Amino acid sequence: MSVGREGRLSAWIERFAAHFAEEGIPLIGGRILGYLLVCQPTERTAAELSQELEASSGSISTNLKFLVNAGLVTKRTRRGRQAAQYRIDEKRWADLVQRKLDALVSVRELTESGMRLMSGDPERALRLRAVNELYTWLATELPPLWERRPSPSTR
Amino acid sequence: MSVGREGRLSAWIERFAAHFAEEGIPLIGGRILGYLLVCQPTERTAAELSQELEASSGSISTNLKFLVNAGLVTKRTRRGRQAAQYRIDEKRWADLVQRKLDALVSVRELTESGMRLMSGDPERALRLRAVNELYTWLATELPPLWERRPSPSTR
DNA sequence: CCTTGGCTTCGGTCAACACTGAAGCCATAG
DNA sequence: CTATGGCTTCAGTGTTGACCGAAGCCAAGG
Repeated sequence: MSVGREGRLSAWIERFAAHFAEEGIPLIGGRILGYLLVCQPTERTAAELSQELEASSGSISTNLKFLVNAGLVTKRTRRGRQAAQYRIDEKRWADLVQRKLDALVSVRELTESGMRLMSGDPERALRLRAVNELYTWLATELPPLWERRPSPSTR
Repeated sequence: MSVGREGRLSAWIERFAAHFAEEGIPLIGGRILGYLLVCQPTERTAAELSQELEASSGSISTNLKFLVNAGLVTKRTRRGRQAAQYRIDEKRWADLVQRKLDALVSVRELTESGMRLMSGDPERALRLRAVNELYTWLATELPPLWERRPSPSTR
């Protein structure tokens, strides 16, 4: 008994969501992201997501709000009391990655301020200095690298 | 009434711990790291940490075990039933950062396997493809950059 | 004005986890 | 062999946060 394409896709969505759950994105939020990346057609209403992902309407609503707010999902409203359509905004995925890199680099501010507190006692500052140098290197290398990132290929 | 150097340092330790708490390191674990980065002398026993950081012996024990296991802290035992000494191993800090970068890059495996599931339907794969390209770029750029990282300056 | 569909809000439940403090466990010294 | 100091383990507590589902709210249509 083999699992069909859709079955394999939902297993993939589950792995996808699991990964981001480890990074703090709620499981249902991750499922929405994974699903919206591969569904056909590309747009879904909240009710459809609720049914497809077997999640309560409340959870879908909360997580969609979060994802729309993060810019990863776009809400399209239509006239005539029709349900809003949600779709992924894959171009904004870079923002997500950038936030990760920023968080990493931002530790430097901590180590720098720590170094300032220790000025006048270089011996004692040795350990912090080693850590500070690592983050200083990251802070000088990562942002320029990120700027050189190629724009996504069209088609 | 000004706050002394030690007072400012413990405020710094608290900010330090708060940052890493957001990344999933327990608050007390973060305090231990911050404290061991700046304390003088550089080595402390579990009992001393417990007193300095006002944390229970159990919490200190659990977190030290975690940090030693992660390689960030080194345990030094001495003969004669003396308390073990703990000190930071600042050189291992790079491991921590590397794990972060690896986690980021590893998303590529997810997007790649998703792309494979969508082969034969390029139209439908468009959204995932854009995301995949981003992670592919990261996977080709970050590891080499990391290798070029300078070794910490000695003194 | 009332109904209807559809999202959002909110109280409640459940699980996970950090933290505590006391009990347990060793290895050495007496 | 017993006492002692010192870490580790463990059961219990409190908190946090995801999730559910029912109630609420809103806009358009009847």
